[in-house]
Parts: sequence; C-alpha cells; structure tokens
Amino acid sequence: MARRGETIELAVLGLLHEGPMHGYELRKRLNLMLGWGRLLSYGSLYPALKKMLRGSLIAEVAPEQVPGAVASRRQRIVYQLTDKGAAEFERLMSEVGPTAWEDDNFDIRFRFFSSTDMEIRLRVLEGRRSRLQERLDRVQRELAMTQKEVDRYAAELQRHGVESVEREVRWLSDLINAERGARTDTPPPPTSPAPSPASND
Amino acid sequence: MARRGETIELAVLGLLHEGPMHGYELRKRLNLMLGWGRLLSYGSLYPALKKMLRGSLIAEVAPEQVPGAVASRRQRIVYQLTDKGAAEFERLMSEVGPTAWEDDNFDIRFRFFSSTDMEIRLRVLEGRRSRLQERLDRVQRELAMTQKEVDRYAAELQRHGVESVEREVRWLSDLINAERGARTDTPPPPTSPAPSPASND
DNA sequence: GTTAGCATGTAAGGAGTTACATGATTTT
DNA sequence: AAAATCATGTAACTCCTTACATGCTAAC
Repeated sequence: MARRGETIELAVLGLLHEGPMHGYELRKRLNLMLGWGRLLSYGSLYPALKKMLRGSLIAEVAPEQVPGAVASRRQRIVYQLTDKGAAEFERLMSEVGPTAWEDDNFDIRFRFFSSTDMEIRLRVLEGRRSRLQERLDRVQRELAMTQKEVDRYAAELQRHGVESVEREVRWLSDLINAERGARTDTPPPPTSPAPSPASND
Repeated sequence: MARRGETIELAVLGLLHEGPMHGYELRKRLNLMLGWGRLLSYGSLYPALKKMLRGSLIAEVAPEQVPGAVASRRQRIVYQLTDKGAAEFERLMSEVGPTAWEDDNFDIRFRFFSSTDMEIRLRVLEGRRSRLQERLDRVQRELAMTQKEVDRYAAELQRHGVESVEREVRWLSDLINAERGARTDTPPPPTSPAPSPASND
C-alpha cells in the first residue's frame, strides 16, 4: 500500500521520465506542481533522492555524458531514470485504487496522465469523482444533523467549501466525458472480456 | 511563531469556546471543519487534549456539573475552556501575520471570525488575499520561463489550479467588501477602542 | 569585492497517522 | 446475542520542516 511518501517519489520519477535533471531544478518544478500548498524543502528532496539512488531507481549522469554543456560550473548532480525506475514509474501510474485519488496523489497522477493509457485515466478520474461525491454526501448528511444555530462565518465557510468541491466534480465530469468521447474514436476493442468490476469505494 | 501544531489547538479552543464537549464529539466536528482534506485521528486529538490539560487551557467538567443529563453513560470526558484557555484563544485570534493566512490556519480563523472584531477580520482577509495573489504571480512568472512544449494534462492542471485560486481571490474580495460596507455603518471615530462588536447575526 | 542566487547536504525535532488495545452502550 | 458505534487511549513510525552548514558562480 502506497505511503504518502511515495508522492514525492512518483513526482520525481515522472519528471525524470521527461528528461534528466538536477536536484535544485527538480525542487523548482515540484514546487510549481504541488506548490499550491506548501513548498517542498531541501530537507525532504535530497534525502528522497538519496533513497532512490540506493534503490537504483535513478542514477547520476556522468558529466561527460552531457555534450554541448559548458565544461564549467561543475558541481550540480544530474539525475536520470534507470530502467528499474522507469518500470517502477509505469507500475505506480497503472495502479488504480485509493492511493491514486487521494488529494495529493491525484494531482501527480493527473500531471503525468500522458504516460498512461486511457482506461487507467478513466478509472482514476472516476475514482476521484466518487471520492469527492462521498465527501459532499457525508458533509450534507452530518450538516442535517448538527444544524441548529449556525454561526454566520461557519456557514459561509461550509457554503464555499461545498461549492468548491462541486466545481471540482464538474471539472472531473468534463474530463471524463472528453476521455470517453476520445474512446469512441478508437476502433472496437479487440479482446476485452469485461475486466473485474473494480469495486471502488 | 505559531507552529503548525497550533492548528488543532486553536480549533479545539474555538469549539470549546462555544460550549463544553467531549473528545469524540470534538473529533467529529473537527473533521467536518478541516475535513476537506484528511481526517483527524485519535492519535492526534487525544494527546493534544492531554497537552492542553497540562497547560491548563482546558479542564475536565465534573459529571455533576451537567444537570439534565441522564446519570448513566458515564465514561466520556467532557472538556471546557478555562479562563486561561479563553485568553489564549483571544490572543491567537488577534494575531495578524503569516500564521493567520496559511492554508490550514486560515480556515480555522475564518470559522471563528465571530469572536474577533472587524479590523482583525479585515487584515486577515486581506493578508490571505495577497498571499494567494503572490502565488498566482509566481506561477505566472515561472510559467513564462519554463513554457516550451507543455504536456496536455500538465497544462490542464495548471489552468484549473489558476482558475481555482482566482476564484478564491474573488471570494475573499467579496468578503472584504462586505466587511468594509459594514464598517461604514459604524460611527467614524477611528481612534476609539470601539468595544461594541457588531452583532454576530 | 560583496551581495544575491545557485547548489547540495545534515541534524533535530514536530506533527500526525497507523495499528494496537480496551471497554461501554445502543441497535438489530 | 451479536454487531455496530460510541469512547478513550498508547506506541511506533513516517514524513516533512526548520535550522544549520558549506561552497560555487553571477551580477552589481
């Protein structure tokens, strides 16, 4: 079961999947990516890179291997994906399940959706959507019980929260429709014997 | 400087400020409040309560102190705010500064806005707004530099993210205007302590 | 030549989750 | 009588942040 820590790992894998990069640059990209919340600190990134190095998911690029670069400014460590790392990336991206549609994880998955095939994309989008729907239901249900004398600001916060989640649900629905629309363009599925019902909850 | 840990503490102080409550109930309310993300576990709440007990911010309500309650079902521990806890709550709520408009903290502050006066509210709302505005600027700036070949899904994620934040900025602006509108109703003297808080509806 | 930004790291510690452990009360 | 849910707690662990520490390079 994927821990939360795999969030950074998956993001690094994904970025390096697009090309070699050094730590500092990774951090900047990562902050842009998941940076809507907090910033990622060096204290998280570098140890994570070391760990991935130990696991042979990534490897240092030898300085000579990067031609065209000016021979000076030598002190940054450029990383690239190993075959094992690439395989791990594919594996993680193909995982459908709760870990794929939790708040943080979902954004990362989505960012690298191009690296997965449509069936996975659809399942992740749908999983995310029902996750949010559940939340709305739960809040609505609990709100019905607790609602006595509601504070003005508390009510406004609730309203805004619900509205935001509803907005996100609509966004997901649009994306799902777009994917489904694209699916009908493709030739009829050759051998699809209706896979497991995927009891997503 | 307020650590992140004060998030739970402030929330508990705020809830108990509205009336005595036992731990289990606190957890439910807390999850509804900040539960848009993850759920708060017992492993966080109970130790936090213990810590607050030690700090005399809260105290156990003696069972006899709650008349009207059925004498049975005795095992839950009801907490109430002490004078010290109430003072601490006021102090935290009056704090203007970064801690007040960080993601998690802001929601809590807002939830208990009724317990503060308008000048504080305005400053927190404005602080929050410029925080978000900064983020938008930063993203826009960095996007201008990095933008070469943008991945389709990466671009969509960015777009949606920007739109959400812009939406939040508008929400804040509306709230700020509402507060300012209410302010013009009160007599002009700015140098008076103005101990009469507007009715909390 | 000195400030600012690039670039990499480590150590200590905080905050919170998971899993465990227990028992009472209410509902079916 | 069993199952669900209420209710409280502890221990181990993970993840991450803060603060510290270092040195190179570019700009002013």
